[in-house]
Amino acid sequence: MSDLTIGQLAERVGVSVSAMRFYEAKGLVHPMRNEGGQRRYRRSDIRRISFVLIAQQIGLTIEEIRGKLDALPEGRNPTREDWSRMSRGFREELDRRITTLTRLRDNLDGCIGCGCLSLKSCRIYNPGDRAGKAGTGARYVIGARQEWP
Amino acid sequence: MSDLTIGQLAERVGVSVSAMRFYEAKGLVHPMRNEGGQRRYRRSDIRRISFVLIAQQIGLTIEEIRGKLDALPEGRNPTREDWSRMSRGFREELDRRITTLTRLRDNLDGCIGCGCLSLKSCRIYNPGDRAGKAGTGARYVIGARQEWP
DNA sequence: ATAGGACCTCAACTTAAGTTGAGGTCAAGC
DNA sequence: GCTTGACCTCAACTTAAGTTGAGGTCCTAT
Repeated sequence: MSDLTIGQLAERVGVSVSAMRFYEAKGLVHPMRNEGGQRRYRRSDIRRISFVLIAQQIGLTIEEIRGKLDALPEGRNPTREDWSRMSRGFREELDRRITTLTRLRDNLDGCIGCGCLSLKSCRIYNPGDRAGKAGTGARYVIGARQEWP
Repeated sequence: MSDLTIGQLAERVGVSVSAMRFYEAKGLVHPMRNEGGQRRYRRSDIRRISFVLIAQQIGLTIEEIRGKLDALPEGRNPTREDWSRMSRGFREELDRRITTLTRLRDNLDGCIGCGCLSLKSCRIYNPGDRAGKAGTGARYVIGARQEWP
């Protein structure tokens, strides 16, 4: 009634067994081993993996998620408050992403009428993550001063 | 005043030259060649690449974008109406993605108070693309009937 | 005590969307 | 006419997030 095998945990959270091993290799979870060398997970790891999956949906990389999980207390099982604190950050991130998409949609809306994808009124500045990812200064999706062919 | 070199186009739309060659390899654009074998792009390709970049932000893969572009007329330059028709589909896709994220945020909101990430009130059914991607039946991020450790 | 399903490791493969580099050609200004 | 920067091809590399397979061990029900 206490520890879980890798198959039981995988089934429980809805991921593959190989993904569970992968998450361990990435430092997201640290199961014990039994005498035979097989992994044994605590029940609190269900919550831990759930956190990983939610964070992934929100768009965090595994590296970033590991960073957040590393802030959990070492000695004791994480408490309700520990998880709550970490989840709060998600709201902000989600809001950011929703805002970005909404802005993109509205900009696009203003453009659909003319079909130009390029007029002044359709310009989208530094949209989404593209400029950030590239890290090479401001980018723009749609050029200014562009005429029809 | 008519055709563009690869460098001019790349600069104009804000991507790298190597990305432009990559887009050609993927069938997203079909430049002519001059006598010396160098690529020469039409001005309408600025719009074409802009479309690609917007579609990418919305979350389409290059393969999907190629499918959309292949629906453009072969013989003539695409018209305002051609682009407009294709852009309209984006609105729907964006709405879908915004709705998904909003639902995720609201579900998470209901959960932050308790910090559980697992109670009945926090369950998120078949969230985002994960179940669809895996294609292995309904998935759930957070298990039901789960107690504190 | 044994069959077979669940588990183990480790290496290699996958996909998407490009980037990087080597080795060579083209074009434009002086 | 030469130099230099932009361009060419082709192959190999990159990163993220896993999956797949080979070859072997463990555990549990009969």
